[in-house]
Amino acid sequence: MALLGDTIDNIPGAKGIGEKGAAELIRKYGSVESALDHAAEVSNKRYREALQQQREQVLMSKQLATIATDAPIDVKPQELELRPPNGAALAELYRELGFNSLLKELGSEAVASSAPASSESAAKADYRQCASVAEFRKYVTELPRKEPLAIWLNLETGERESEGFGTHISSIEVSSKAGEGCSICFDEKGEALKALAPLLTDSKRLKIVHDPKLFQLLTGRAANIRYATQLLSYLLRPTTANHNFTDVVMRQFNVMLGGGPGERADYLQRLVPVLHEQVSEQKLDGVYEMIDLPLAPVLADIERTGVRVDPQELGKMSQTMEKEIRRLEKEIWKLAGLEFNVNSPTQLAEVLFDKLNLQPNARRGKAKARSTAADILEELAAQHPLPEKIIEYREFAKLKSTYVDALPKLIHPETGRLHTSFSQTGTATGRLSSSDPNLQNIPIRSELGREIRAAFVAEKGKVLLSADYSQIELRIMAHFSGDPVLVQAFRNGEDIHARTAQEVFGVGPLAQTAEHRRAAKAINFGIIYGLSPFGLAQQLGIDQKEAAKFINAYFTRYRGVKEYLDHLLAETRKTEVAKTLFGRIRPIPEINSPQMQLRNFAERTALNSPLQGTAADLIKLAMINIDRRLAEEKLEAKVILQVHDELLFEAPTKERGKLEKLVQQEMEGVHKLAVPIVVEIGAGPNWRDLE
DNA sequence: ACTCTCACG
DNA sequence: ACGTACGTGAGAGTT
Repeated sequence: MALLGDTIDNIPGAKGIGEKGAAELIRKYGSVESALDHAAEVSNKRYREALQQQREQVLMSKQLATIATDAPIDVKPQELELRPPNGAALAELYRELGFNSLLKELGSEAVASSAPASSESAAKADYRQCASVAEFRKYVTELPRKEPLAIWLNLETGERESEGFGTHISSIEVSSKAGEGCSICFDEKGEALKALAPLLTDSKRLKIVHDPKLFQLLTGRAANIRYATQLLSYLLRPTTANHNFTDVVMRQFNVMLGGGPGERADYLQRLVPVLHEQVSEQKLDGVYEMIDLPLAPVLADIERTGVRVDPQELGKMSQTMEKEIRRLEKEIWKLAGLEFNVNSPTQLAEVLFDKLNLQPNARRGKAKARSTAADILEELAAQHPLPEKIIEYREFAKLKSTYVDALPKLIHPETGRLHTSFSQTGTATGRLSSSDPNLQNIPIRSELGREIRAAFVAEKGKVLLSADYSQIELRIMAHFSGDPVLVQAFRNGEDIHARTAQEVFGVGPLAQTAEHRRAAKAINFGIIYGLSPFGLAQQLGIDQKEAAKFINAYFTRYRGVKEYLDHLLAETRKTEVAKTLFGRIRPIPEINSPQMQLRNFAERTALNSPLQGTAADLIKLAMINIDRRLAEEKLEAKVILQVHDELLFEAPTKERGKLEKLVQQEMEGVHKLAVPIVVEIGAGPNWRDLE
């Protein structure tokens, strides 16, 4: 509720009433708890909100009371001496609490000595180490054909920090039955992998792996990988950061893997029924089978292909930027009256706030009192010429260090191209992420930044083609809410921000100013992010009260959206889970937290996740379909990047027309919504000059 | 290892 | 009175 613009603070004159009213109710019902029980019957939202706040305060004061009590202490100082921990007991506690990282830190000795079921089941396991490739080949060919085959690839532990493209296999483990496992050390010629090859390409034999994308990168396209424990784990717990095999095993079985021959392959077998059961229970089968699993080999191909960047172009930029940075640095030193490290926020804060005594406008929280972030510097710019120079310096410094200088170093020596790594299990919403290097945050918003895009080029005889979804998240909002105004606007192909301006400010397209449209655009962004008066006010540089008025006006015109959001919040409070159109979930237990801050955060998350997550599902589906179509039509064109709502292709110039049609068809037709899905396409020699 | 800042959708 | 727009990854400085 607080999100929708009717918090106590934003209702004129309600602030005092709310608190008093709450106190009154508490007196009437005897305690905060019972007053809250009756709160459901209280029609006035202000009272409900105020009661909730009272409850938080009571909880807090209870905690404080415990700390501040002048209680007798019945321990002797000697007992408080630091002693080495009881490893086994600690391991048990960590396990119980799910502190997996701490458990690992503890080391395997203590863990093993306390291991409950694990020692038992480990004793049952039948592991063997093959001494020769011949023995391995024999073992593998004698495995039962009908059983899914679990395969684990151990990697060479080289200096390369990222696995994937260009890494090598050191040993292979296989298992066709839980409790069994066989391992073979990899020879340099790759004989062991060759022994496995017939099974890999045999589509009748199901495979179990942990990381399917990595598996494809290392082995080529294996057929019929049916179970990928990493993906199953992610679908169940997308908010967990780690889906390493060891961590997944630990979470499921409370077992710390020792790494015996064949143990990992064995545990792949053990994990599958357990994880799959949970996935079915949560109705995640569809997303798994239709989206995440088939996407993995597509991503492997994209990573393997890579993208061409022109290192000489970047080299030239680096030189000119270096000069510019030195020039700005001198200028900054002169304005400051001393030489200091402009990159250091600490030193910069001293210069701005102590030496020059500049005053930020608004009062901010204590933690950020001395922030030197760009929006603060913009405020300070009215008082002194220095802040503006800092902003300029920062832009050059950022672009140079993060892109211009960093990217050429990551060009692969053999392919001459840049190979990013996509994480399919890294985000809470279902989006992908990109790293080493991150190619999903290549600059575009500033003129200088766009120059960097010009260095992303097509090979000779080829073009780059970019296709991006237009307003995809707002369209999904229109679909979910069915709001007649929003739906109609999209069906008519209107300028959506202009339409919002018309609805909220009552000004027709002709009477609109740039300011109207800008504000309307910010409101639409806010809708996607989980609207709050604070956020909108901050974005537009206006009063919170003013922002609250805009929000009220928006919800008056877009009743359907308001009703949908209210309904969604109520539903999420019950289930504590956010869901996408295709059933991907994100647990949000904090939505029922007694802490307002956590709760508000959770509410915004609950509103945003279905939109962001559904958009992610849609583009993933489109990628899978496009990959298939490109193969079917025997086109040479390849996907080389995904940037959340954009796909970048590289294709022979003569394929351009065909590709454009194919891509538009697949992306727009990926799934039928209540409103049209629109894709905008451009092509050209580099990533900057398209269309 | 953490914080701050800033690049993207 | 407080502190927040949603989701990411990386470089530089600080601890």
